[in-house]
Amino acid sequence: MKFEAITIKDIAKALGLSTSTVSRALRDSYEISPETKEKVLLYAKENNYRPNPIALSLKEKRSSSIGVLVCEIANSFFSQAINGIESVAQEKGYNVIIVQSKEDFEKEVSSLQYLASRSVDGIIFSVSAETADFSHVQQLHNRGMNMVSFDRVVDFQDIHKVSVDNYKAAYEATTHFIKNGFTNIACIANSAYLSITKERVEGYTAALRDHNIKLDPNNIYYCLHGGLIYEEVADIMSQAMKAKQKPDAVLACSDKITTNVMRYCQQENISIPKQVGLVGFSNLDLTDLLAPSLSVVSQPAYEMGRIAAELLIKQIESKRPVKEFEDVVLATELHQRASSEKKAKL
Amino acid sequence: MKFEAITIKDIAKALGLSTSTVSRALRDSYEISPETKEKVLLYAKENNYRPNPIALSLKEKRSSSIGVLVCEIANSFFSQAINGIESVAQEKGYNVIIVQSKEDFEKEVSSLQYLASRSVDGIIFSVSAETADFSHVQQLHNRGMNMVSFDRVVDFQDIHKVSVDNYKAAYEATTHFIKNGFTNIACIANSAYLSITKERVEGYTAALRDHNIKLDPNNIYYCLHGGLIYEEVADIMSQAMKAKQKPDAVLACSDKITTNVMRYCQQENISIPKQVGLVGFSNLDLTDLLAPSLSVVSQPAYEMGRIAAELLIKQIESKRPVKEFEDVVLATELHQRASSEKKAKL
DNA sequence: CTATTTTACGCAAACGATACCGGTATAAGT
DNA sequence: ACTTATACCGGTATCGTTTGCGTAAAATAG
Repeated sequence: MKFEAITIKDIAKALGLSTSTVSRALRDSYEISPETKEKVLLYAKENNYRPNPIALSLKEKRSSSIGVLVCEIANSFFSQAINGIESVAQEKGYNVIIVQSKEDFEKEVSSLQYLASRSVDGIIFSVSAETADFSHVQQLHNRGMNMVSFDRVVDFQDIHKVSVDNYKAAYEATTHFIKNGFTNIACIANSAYLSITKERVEGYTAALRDHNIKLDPNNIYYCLHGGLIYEEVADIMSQAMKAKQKPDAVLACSDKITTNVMRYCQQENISIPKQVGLVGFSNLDLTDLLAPSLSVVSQPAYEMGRIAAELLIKQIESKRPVKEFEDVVLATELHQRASSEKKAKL
Repeated sequence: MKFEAITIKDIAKALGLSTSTVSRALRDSYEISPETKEKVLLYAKENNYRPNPIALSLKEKRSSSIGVLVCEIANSFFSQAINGIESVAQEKGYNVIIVQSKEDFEKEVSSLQYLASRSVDGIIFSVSAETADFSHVQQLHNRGMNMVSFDRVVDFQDIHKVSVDNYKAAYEATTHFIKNGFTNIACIANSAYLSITKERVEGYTAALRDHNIKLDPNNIYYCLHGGLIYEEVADIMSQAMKAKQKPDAVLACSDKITTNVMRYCQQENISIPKQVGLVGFSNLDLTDLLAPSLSVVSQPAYEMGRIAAELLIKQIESKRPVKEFEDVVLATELHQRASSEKKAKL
């Protein structure tokens, strides 16, 4: 079954005019007499005429839609970011097509291909945890696709980027641990390929160094699948808790890792923060209601989405090729709660 | 800036063929010689040719895309449902355009208009909390748009519906309360307009009746905005807690209401389940980690999304108008946890 | 009253892909 | 030698909309 809408031809036929006259009347052209305009406008309104966006897209070579690639929609950070993107898109008359990579490189490549072949006018993307090589992105970008790299940014320069200060975020979280008496802090990071991972691990490392705590390389763990799978995190935790120098705190570097660490501790009866302190990156809005209430680093996801969408649309609507690329870096917020409370001094 | 893709004309020009020959070669028509085919296919591959879906859409009068209208993406139930929809859409070669109503009737109407004008082949929708009148949906449906009503279903018959057994869900949750010794159970429901609200309130009422507990109509509260705003829930809770017959339990009938009730209780130092027991509808995957661990009614959101998408695509691809409409009703799950634990017998 | 301008509209091409309707060339059959 | 078949390919309309160009009729100028 098909949904048949009224076209300009139908109006033309009904009123005994040509399609060009109708088109011009609808666009309020000066070459059309007021009476004709009125007739056309009335008929169009009565019959609920809407210009066919597909025909327009074909002609204008633009679709008024933007693609968004994220690893997963069902993730508080990304769903909030999408909210931000959507709000700007709506304002500017674009629609949003969302695709998910599920942290899978192959799916990311095909999803981007898909978006490009769907003639989106631009793409906002956050790469998957498996993505080590950005050539597929670079190629698309070189071929003229408008793109904004977002959250997990790419390593090349000539592209708009929107992210947070991950270094500082991890530095502050780690420092917070140290100030609260934790000394053997493990860092469970996302995939080692990701920009955010590198920056967060660097921030963590720097904080230890600046407080004269020797870094134990074995205390840094990576999740190739971004913690999407529970077992990935559980394995790391059980390995960590078996180590000679058991960590007394964990810095969890992604939403999923954070909740999976909590789940693991609950299942293994590991008390937070008594046995291990926990600070996690998370954008959930009920981390304060968890047991224990969770110390988190939260990101301005909605704002990031808005900025990314604004940059992209500006680029799309720019007359000449954009040569100056922005690298927007926003601040995170550290919420100190029970899960990282001060250790009793020994 | 525009992203210019290679077209069939470019190939034709480059190889000295006509567009029709190229088109047929690409579609592996028998009328084209193997050598020509090979030449065309090679050139197409080398130059990364993709058929322009917009041109195809214009010709075929279909866009291979489906629209999804939900009240909010950043909601565990809906994001899981979207996951389900997306997985089916991907399999069948459709893309998904998501729009949000934010529980606002006006935004719902304009969003549906928008989807229709974007020439989607079909729409899966869940109405907003403010929607009392379905005529906008009915109109679109009558005009031939393929539609599946989902979760919060409409009240007319000739349309596919996918929902859960809300009556039973509320009945079981209420019975669970009663068996655990709660006697004065408040029900904080979504907007009174919604199908899910009516069904859940009926289930709640029936459970009370069947256990010989007199229903106090003042114990039923409605959230016109679906609990999206914290104050809406907080006001209801403070009103309830001031009542002569303070409730000893709360059945929270939506994701947002549930978390907002918890937040209220935390802020007002109301102990759960000592002072009030709580069972909430929720699809969050960490309700077991909350303080206290939360008893929830969870819905098979992913499965609902898959079924809705399958029904819709089947309808889209059906040769003749569909006359038989399905009304799929799935079961919910009640997870009994600490927030509704047995009251000490008096 | 003729010449020129203005008004108000129609025609047709274009966007990319498809498919019907042809056409030509070679080969086979009578 | 003529028809017929077959293989292979091109021309063109079509989808809905916009837009440059052309032009009749009406209005204005001279």
